[in-house]
Amino acid sequence: MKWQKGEAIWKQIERQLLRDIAQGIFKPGEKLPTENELAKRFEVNRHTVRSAIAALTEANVTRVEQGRGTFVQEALLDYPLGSRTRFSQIVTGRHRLPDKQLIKSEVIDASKAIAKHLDVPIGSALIYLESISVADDIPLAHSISYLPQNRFKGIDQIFIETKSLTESLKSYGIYDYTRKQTRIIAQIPSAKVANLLKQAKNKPILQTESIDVDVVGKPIEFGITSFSSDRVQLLVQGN
Amino acid sequence: MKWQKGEAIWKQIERQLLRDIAQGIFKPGEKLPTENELAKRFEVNRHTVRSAIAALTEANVTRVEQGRGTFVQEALLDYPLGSRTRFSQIVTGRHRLPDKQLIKSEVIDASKAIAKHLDVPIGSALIYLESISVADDIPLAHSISYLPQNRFKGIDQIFIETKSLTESLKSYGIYDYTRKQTRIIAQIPSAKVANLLKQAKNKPILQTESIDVDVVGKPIEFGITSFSSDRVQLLVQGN
DNA sequence: TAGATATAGATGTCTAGACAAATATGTAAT
DNA sequence: ATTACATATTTGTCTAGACATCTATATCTA
Repeated sequence: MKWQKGEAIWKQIERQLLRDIAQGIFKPGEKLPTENELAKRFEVNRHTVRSAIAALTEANVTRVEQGRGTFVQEALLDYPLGSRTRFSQIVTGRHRLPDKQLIKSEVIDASKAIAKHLDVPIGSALIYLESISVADDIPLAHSISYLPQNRFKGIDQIFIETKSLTESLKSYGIYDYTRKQTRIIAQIPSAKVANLLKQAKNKPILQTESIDVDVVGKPIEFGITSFSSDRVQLLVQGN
Repeated sequence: MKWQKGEAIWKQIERQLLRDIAQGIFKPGEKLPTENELAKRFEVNRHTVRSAIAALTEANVTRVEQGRGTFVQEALLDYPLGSRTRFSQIVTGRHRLPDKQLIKSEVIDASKAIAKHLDVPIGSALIYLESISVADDIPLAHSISYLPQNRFKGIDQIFIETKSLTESLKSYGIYDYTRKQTRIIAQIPSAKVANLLKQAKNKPILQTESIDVDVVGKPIEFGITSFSSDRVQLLVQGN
């Protein structure tokens, strides 16, 4: 390798590695050569290679796991945020196998904030659903849903069977619903969520708060979903 | 400084600097001590300090300028993307002095794409307005607007006086208009735009394409706006 | 006074080496 | 076959030093 003057060597190495990845010499999910191997190959110090890899990792092209190696990052799943986005459709459309696993379900009392979102009295009974969305066995999102208990009693059992909120709601006569609003924030995940998403604890998650309403505009679900920022990016579809 | 075991020293330095910035010991825009000074103060190697600063810069807390020093990054201006966002209101609401400078205005023929956006015949006359939005003498955005010439003849002169598209449109009987849609992409700026925005050429800009419509839904403006990603972040206000 | 030039000061890059921490793997014991 | 342990591999952190590059400032020159 001959280095061009006027540009840092680590940048040239970064570009070379990027080329190799783009050309499929290193494929998504595959392991790159070790830092020492690359250093020897490029005839530079290991730290110089590390600079290049740090830049690629910053750009989400690669992913580094201590003790294991550096891997080519799989493409992010685009998650459009429309009024009718459905998890299973998005994932299936990308030719991945969707799955949704219920972690916990219980009945709780509505807090003030959630009661307001769902337009129900404070303290009224709510169904609490906690689940993990998975595509090809890779966890993509952690969701918490609140639904009014008086309207959707027993939905947790149906959810376990259908593994889909959209499907479950059909049992209650709701064949269509839309998303009223979505708030998006970036957060450091709790230890629990990081664990469930199998994501690094120091990397942020994308957290959305959403309210789904039925055809007459009555709220049916308040949801908090945490997306792995390693694997998902959100698309806003116009406003 | 006593270092905690189990956490990298550079991370502890990062947190300490962040605390200092949060407490106003280092204020936005101010220069931090030099790397060597910080290294001496924390009793570590200069490279260790650099790691901390790199992390802060990555998080947009600081900004490094070679040969000058490290500075506390000024807060980004939140730019909400709603159907009725108006530049001057946003900026004034943040207690900054807004200004809009017209760079160029001419009459051009509608290209196919723009004609479609504005719902006018291909080749019909359009007014082309190019301007820079400034707050407190800091350039925030570069805008190109296309308006149908038959409806808004001479708007460029009015724009120069009022320095506001919203105001200018009032002369044409348009007292209200809304944004129909916004597409957002991230791009590397052209040399010209980078220069106008006084932004680094290798840093991306946020580019929006928007269509404004009047109360009856007729398109009145197609606009392409490039925001400096150093100074602006876009907020999506729900969908 | 204006402009060119030298100098000092600041960050950027590269090398070299030593350990630490996490992971993977092979081996021995059960 | 499984577990436990030791060992090797791989990335992470820290130190040390040398230059390069860019910027600001002082100084000299016309």
